[in-house]
Amino acid sequence: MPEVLEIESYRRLAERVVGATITRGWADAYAAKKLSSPGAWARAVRGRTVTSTDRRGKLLILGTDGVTLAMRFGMTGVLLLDGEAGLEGLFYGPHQYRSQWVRAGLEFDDGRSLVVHDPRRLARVEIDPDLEELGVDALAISRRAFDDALGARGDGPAIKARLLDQSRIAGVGNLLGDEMLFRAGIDPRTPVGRLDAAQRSALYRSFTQTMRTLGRRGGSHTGDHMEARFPGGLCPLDGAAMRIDTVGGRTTYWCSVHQR
DNA sequence: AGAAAGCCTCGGCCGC
DNA sequence: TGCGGCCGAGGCTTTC
Repeated sequence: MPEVLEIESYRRLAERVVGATITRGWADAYAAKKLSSPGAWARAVRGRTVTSTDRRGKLLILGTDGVTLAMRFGMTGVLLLDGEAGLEGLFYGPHQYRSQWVRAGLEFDDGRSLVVHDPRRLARVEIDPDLEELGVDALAISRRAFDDALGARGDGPAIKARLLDQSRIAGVGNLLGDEMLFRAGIDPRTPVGRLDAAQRSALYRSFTQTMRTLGRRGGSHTGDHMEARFPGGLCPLDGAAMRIDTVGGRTTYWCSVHQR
């Protein structure tokens, strides 16, 4: 659920623990699934001092005086610092806090704690993450990098699928993807290679505009197309019926008239 | 009951 | 025919 805009707000929250030293860390078996063993997180973090924060797409990165720590939040993960959410409230999944949904965390020498709250158990912690697998960050993508990321040999996959491909551009999730295509007036099923020059330009513009505007509004869920995101919804721009189908493996909403 | 704002794996297909 | 890469489908997991 959380997409690049949300993870960026988590990063800003995490920025507050820079300088603090970790006294204890823990992660349950699911959160530690990408690690060599469930106990690896606790062993790796103890005694480390957080020196910086960073982010690549939806991956939150904590630099330390030793290993690099990272967190990903799946569909319902929220970062909490002493119970304070990285966003205004627990917007994702069930909008409430339950201690049994805290899956991993770090405790610091000053008494504070940074935890991952995740009902659906799809969040993960990582140690020395491999950034090679991730494409250019969605919040800092140039027109040139955008064109490179889209690529265009032959038809290629549906543009929506390509936008969601984290190895090309890191950070775009289902809602941001639908919103930028909505704004650009492009059918999400269009093969990348079939986009003409004007469409690629329009998409790059709507990409950056979507990041800026939704970032200012408060997150991925504040897009213009959101109000029509239900069966029977009508396009807020022209009143036409919205279509719903699976594109790029995800439930996709688009306007039957202005997205072509 | 079915879908969900993420990601990983698997298997089929295509082209060299 | 063999192989690698690309791409879509399905699974994970729990909740509402």
